[in-house]
Amino acid sequence: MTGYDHQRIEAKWQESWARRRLAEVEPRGPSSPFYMLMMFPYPSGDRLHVGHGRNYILGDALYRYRRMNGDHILNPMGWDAFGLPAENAAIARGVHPRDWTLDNIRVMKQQFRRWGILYDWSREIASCHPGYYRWNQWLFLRLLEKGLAYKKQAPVNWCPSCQTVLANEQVVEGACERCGTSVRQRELEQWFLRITDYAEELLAGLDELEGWPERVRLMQRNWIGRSEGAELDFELPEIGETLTVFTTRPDTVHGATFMVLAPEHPLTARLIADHPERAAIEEWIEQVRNTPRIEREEEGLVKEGRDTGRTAVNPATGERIPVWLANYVLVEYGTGAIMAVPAHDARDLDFARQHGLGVRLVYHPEDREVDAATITEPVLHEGVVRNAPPFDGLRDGQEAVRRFTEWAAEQGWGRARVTYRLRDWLISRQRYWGTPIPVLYCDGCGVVPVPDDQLPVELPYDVELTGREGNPLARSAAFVEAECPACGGPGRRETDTMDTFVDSSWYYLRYLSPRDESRMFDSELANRWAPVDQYIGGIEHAILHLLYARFVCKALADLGLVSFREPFTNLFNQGMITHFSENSGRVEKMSKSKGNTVSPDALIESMGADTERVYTLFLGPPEEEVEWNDEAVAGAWRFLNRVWRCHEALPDAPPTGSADRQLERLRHETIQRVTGDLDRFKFNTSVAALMELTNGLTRALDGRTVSRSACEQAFDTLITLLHPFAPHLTEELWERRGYDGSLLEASWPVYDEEKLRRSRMTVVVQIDGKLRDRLELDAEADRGEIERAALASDKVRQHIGDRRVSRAVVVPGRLINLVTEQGAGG
RNA sequence: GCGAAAGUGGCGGAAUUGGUAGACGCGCUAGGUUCAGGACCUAGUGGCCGCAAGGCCGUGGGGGUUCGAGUCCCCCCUUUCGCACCA
Repeated sequence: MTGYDHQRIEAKWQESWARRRLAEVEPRGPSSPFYMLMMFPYPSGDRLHVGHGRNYILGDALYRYRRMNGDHILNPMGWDAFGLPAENAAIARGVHPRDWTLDNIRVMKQQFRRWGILYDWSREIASCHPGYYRWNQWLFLRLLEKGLAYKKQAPVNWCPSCQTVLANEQVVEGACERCGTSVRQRELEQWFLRITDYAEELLAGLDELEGWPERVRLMQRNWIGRSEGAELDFELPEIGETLTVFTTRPDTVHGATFMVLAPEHPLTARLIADHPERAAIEEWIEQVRNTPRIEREEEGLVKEGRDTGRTAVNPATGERIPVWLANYVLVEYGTGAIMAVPAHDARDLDFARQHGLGVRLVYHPEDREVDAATITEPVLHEGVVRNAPPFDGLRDGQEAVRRFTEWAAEQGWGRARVTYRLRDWLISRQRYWGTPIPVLYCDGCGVVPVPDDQLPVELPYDVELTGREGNPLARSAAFVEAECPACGGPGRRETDTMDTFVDSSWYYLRYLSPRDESRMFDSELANRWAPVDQYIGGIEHAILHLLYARFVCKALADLGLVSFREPFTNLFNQGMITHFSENSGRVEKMSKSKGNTVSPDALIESMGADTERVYTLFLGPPEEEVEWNDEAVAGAWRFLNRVWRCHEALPDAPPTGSADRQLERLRHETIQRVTGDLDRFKFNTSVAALMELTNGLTRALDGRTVSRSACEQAFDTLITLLHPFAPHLTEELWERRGYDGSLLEASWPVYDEEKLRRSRMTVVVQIDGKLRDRLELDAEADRGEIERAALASDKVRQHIGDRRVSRAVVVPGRLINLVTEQGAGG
């Protein structure tokens, strides 16, 4: 592309910035520490396209702006380096996960440099480094001490042919993605973190997080899924047990006509022990168990059930009701069993009709009594209780729930109870590329934590990765065999590694003292800089990562390591960039797999990184999804070239000019707009304002209407304001203007209210709300003068005709609306 | 099904508290400039009627509040996103 020599300029300034040490920046203003953070990126080379550049460019623009504004600001970058893709790449290509990861980090750093993105690399961390992950292990041990880490049986996806555990994403239509074998569910002992202990606080804390997008808070609320209800006890006389269920509708207990247990429920075995078709039922249970989780949670799963032949006693009516097993009841939620009330629950009614089970109504529509045998839809709202003697006449609602719960409690078979959908955090991964969980197993001592002074438990480099036969760590004798720290006898190391969300749940604290070998992080620094003022990242982390990070923050606070309980004060989620995809013929999210990416290299070569940055930010509102338009990029390129040409034209500006005040006002307006817009993340309108200033300056220079000094002042303001968007070009122009030092050290311009004032104003004249004329008046004109001027206008008089003006509404500085009698009446 | 957000020119999108709808950019049209260009400059560009002046209509659809509604309220339609046998 013909234009200014962007390649030479960009290379020159990238080199200059690389020599800087951002850590040494001192605050110029009286600002308090501002801690800005991008989400911990996964260093996969695949993400290098303009779609992914968006959040880094956005973060860099914000960083440069806040810095120029005089903020004491921290902007670190590091790598969420563990994870499954590295292990897959290793298996597919025979590269070691560590080498693959480090290579990708190198490529990504290079790309950041080409985008002109500044990070404080002295704080760089990588979670796969033992100096980082030893603190995952240390944290785990503290949680273990507090009872927040524990082990229990949990199902995993198991490929019988590969003899290995599969992640959900490795299961394709119920089969192993590698060999196509049907995936089975298998129970394994696994490590969990007790996030549910914090469910209530995690939920309540959301109300205080006003700097977070409402949709993220809502997603977290739904994920935690608090529900109030009651626990009710049902006797199982044949086996002499009590079955406890959770229900949000204890007020419908009289309508419970059967019970349903999850097939995995602990009482199942005893219930079917003497069943004549026990073998068949057990086979069916096995089949349900083996249905992969994802499928079982999918919509449209066929509801299947089996009668245990046993009965329970409905504590409200004393009736004997059948006990069933069904695949739609989940063992993880509530107590893993429900009382089925077909009259008032659609799912239960479905199941009752399917298996010929009884229906009993508690609530009836207000105006009539309905027959249980004939209803086809459950009675859900606005009902009135009948057939539940102590409560007849009571209305459906919270009051009813409360009264029934109290009643059940008085009789000793029920109690109020809150349940959450949130489950404990399973951190065990049967994988190589992760943080080893720091415990050993000893025949004599059982589970033994690794003592702190023996950390880190290092991940061995020398392992064989095949993707088969379980965790490669388990086959490494050098790793597994270790001395028991308690008794000195032979022990076996835990071979499970941690979920990478553990790494990312506290990394923001490690940035503050990244090389400290004596502790996880420096609490004093943490309390000074954190919580993070501004967190930037994609919406895809709205639930898991952000919830885990909040949980770990609270746990760290309870360990006395930090004095705050929420890690991120303000959260910004940038939207994805979409692009037309040749493959599908549709506009889709930009990604390698869809083949609709735009290479930053080609773009940077033809029009430069500054053009890519400006266009990316100009594209649309940053929080929304926006479509990349290959043709429109040229608009940003033209804009930057106009700026360049303004600089070339400056020497030709005349010594004095008639329109100096006008340009000066535009200059101040632009400062006001850009500053306000950047504070509100409105990068797109900031760029528009800068284009307007450029157009104004171009016109002034062409028309020779503005003095050279005023033009120069406007130009200097322009490149200063433009710097966060187009850093290379503006640095070059700043130098060519003869200023010393980087624009990064220049102060952000301040506007002057006085200079924004106009001597004339445009007043719009409406008649009955319709625009009829515009008047140029003195800015000082008062109500009366505006009204007189409006009534004096020929156009206005024509439109009013012989009607009478009954009222005049004046909006100072903007408009006057004349209301005529007919207009007001009609 | 539940929840949320959003519907504005040919396109991406502007429009603090209700106060000139369409900023800025792309595209398009005409003219200029250039050896040439996918370069640059100038003017125009929501629709309809009109030679023009000007008029009428116009922010998904319908109603309402108001001197005044893209903006607020009610109903409906569409799209996108999130969640879901959650007892």
